[in-house]
Amino acid sequence: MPSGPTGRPATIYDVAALAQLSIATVSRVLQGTGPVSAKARARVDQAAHELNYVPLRAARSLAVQRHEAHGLVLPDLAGPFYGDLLMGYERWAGEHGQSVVLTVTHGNPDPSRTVRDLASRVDGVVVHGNALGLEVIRDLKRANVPVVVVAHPPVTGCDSVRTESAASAEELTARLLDHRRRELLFVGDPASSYDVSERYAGFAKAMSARGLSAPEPERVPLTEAAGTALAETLLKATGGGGRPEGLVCANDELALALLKGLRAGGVAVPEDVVVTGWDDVMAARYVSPGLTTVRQPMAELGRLAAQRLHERVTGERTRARNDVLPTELVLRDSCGTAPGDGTATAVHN
Amino acid sequence: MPSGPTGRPATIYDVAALAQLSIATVSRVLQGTGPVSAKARARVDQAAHELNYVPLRAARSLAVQRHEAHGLVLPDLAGPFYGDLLMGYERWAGEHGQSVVLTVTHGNPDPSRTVRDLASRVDGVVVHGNALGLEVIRDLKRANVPVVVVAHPPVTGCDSVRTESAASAEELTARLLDHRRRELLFVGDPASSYDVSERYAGFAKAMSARGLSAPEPERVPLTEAAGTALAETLLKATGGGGRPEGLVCANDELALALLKGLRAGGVAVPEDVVVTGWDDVMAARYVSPGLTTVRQPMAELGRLAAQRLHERVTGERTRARNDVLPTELVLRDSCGTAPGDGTATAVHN
DNA sequence: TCGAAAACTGTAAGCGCTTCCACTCCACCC
DNA sequence: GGGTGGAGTGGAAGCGCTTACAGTTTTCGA
Repeated sequence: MPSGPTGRPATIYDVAALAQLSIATVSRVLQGTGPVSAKARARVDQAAHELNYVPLRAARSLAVQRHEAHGLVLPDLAGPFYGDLLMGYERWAGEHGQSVVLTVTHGNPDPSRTVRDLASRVDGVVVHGNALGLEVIRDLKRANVPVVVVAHPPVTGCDSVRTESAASAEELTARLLDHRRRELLFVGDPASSYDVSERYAGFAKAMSARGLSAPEPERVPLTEAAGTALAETLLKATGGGGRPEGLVCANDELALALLKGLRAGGVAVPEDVVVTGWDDVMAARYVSPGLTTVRQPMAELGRLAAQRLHERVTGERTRARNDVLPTELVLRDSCGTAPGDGTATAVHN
Repeated sequence: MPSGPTGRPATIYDVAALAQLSIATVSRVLQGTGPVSAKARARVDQAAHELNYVPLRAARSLAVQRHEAHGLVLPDLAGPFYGDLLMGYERWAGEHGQSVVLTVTHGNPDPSRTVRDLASRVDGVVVHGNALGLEVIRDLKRANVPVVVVAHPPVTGCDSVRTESAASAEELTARLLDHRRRELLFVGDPASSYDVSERYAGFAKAMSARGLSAPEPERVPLTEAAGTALAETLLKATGGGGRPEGLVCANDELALALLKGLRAGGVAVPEDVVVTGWDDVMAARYVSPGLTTVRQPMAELGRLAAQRLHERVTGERTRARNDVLPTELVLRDSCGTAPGDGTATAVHN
């Protein structure tokens, strides 16, 4: 909302008056549409610059029936996770002239109002699976809002973008089993999100492929506090029978807290028990032993979501797409199977 | 942009037609302004619900000359730092009915176009000091856009919000000096941001308060890579003369990389050299020894910025305010001065 | 019972922009 | 020399909403 030095912002009428041309011509010059003489162009540019003029988006949006903006709905912003996603998203959007309007649900039980409001100021919405219930997403679709879901199982009529989970979890688990760890425990509640349920599925699959029955997961929230608490519990268990030989954690927060708690209690990692995480947060490479984990291409995920939404909005594609991005297994010492003493990685599609 | 099941979104005219009332009455009901009969209210609510109607923001913005949205300009989103800021911001904004439009500059050399565009769709802008040059900020002011700067020295006509830096840095440095560490090195380029320059200023002040001359800072970027490289260099220096006894780092990334690099090279921390960071990232409490650092209330910073901007936008305050939020010294073992073996903290205003 | 005030509702004028359409010039070609 | 067509321009109609203002009813006290 720029303006001359005094008072209210300059409008297209001010520019037209100063340039002694009609607003139609001013608009044509500024948008680069339609034929204009060089002289007119020069006069308009001069006047616009002089008045510090920038077209008001709301008026333009109203006229062209387009917002040139994307809505992004995230559950949270804690951890490097969502920040990277957002960054990749914003970057792509910015490069393609789309603004990004952000909404964080924070576990808000009824975000539908907020989301409706959001939808009325953007051309389409990207929703993270953990942010919104399916019914709200359906609501959006019903209202003809283009929707892309992230980290969520495919929804009819929506594009979806997510990272591979099950196969990486299976590979990771198989690796532990191959190194003679049998008693494995999956830590984290599969019901808490689609991603986690997939990770557990991969875990279970690896177990049953060995003829082992997959134990029930330890259904705890994906937080450091939960990890610390669980470490306490495990330490109290009698060393011989009760304690598992390996902990496959649903994220790094859990894994790190467990790692720390167990070691503080005199349990050796990876000798007595192996631990793995998910996400490859910064701390994973600073603890000792280094935490074996799975890296997800979050920025790329964001970038792709932005692109898919834009394709939808512009109508350049109508068939739904469901993309799955490869993850990368990051082997460090906490799993007791890292080759050599360095950090090794393996991409998994 | 909701709609009936078919075609384009419903407008206020559709609602009016269905409710058999004028659009004026519909507007009054939906905005809760002006007197309306209970019967009219019911009919409108019914019709609006039936048509899945939500007012188009662009049209409303145009009519009321207000966007009910804030612009937020950040330099980056890496690290927990900006994510927390954004989270605090979004939360406050959401609770007060303001949407948040985000722009990340990514070191873009000329973000002025993007920022002008942003300004034309919001009521005011919050700018992080590292994101934009002073001239762009002045441009915004000249265009009558309310501006709040974060982590930036006060600008005439703008509100500013930042965290205390100099005094905490001074206290931290003094603490090291009190524990007989004399040869201290400040790591990080004070020219890279206002915050860092303040931290160096505090460092230098503590030195000169002891009659010591403050050494030149080690002007490196605030990255892990720079920390790793510096560790190499320090390891090559002859143990006796060249190596400092303490490293006061401008952020945790630097400190962690140094800590790791030095220990890998056989230097004992904190015995041979003490190390401190800034930001209290998650990894700081997972390395051993734990990293002494300074915690900044990022979410609170965001919250306050949102509030200050809103006060400006609504005109409920016209005098500029410059807020400084207290930081918290987090003592862990890397500085060799932590009381006991736990983690201690001290708030600093 | 009448009149004035209060309660409600509708009409219409914008908000600032884009864009269709009509109109005026000219250059150009038969 | 009189069309013909394209380039350049302006008038004016919206886009969907809010809100003065005016009009219509209802309420209620005297």
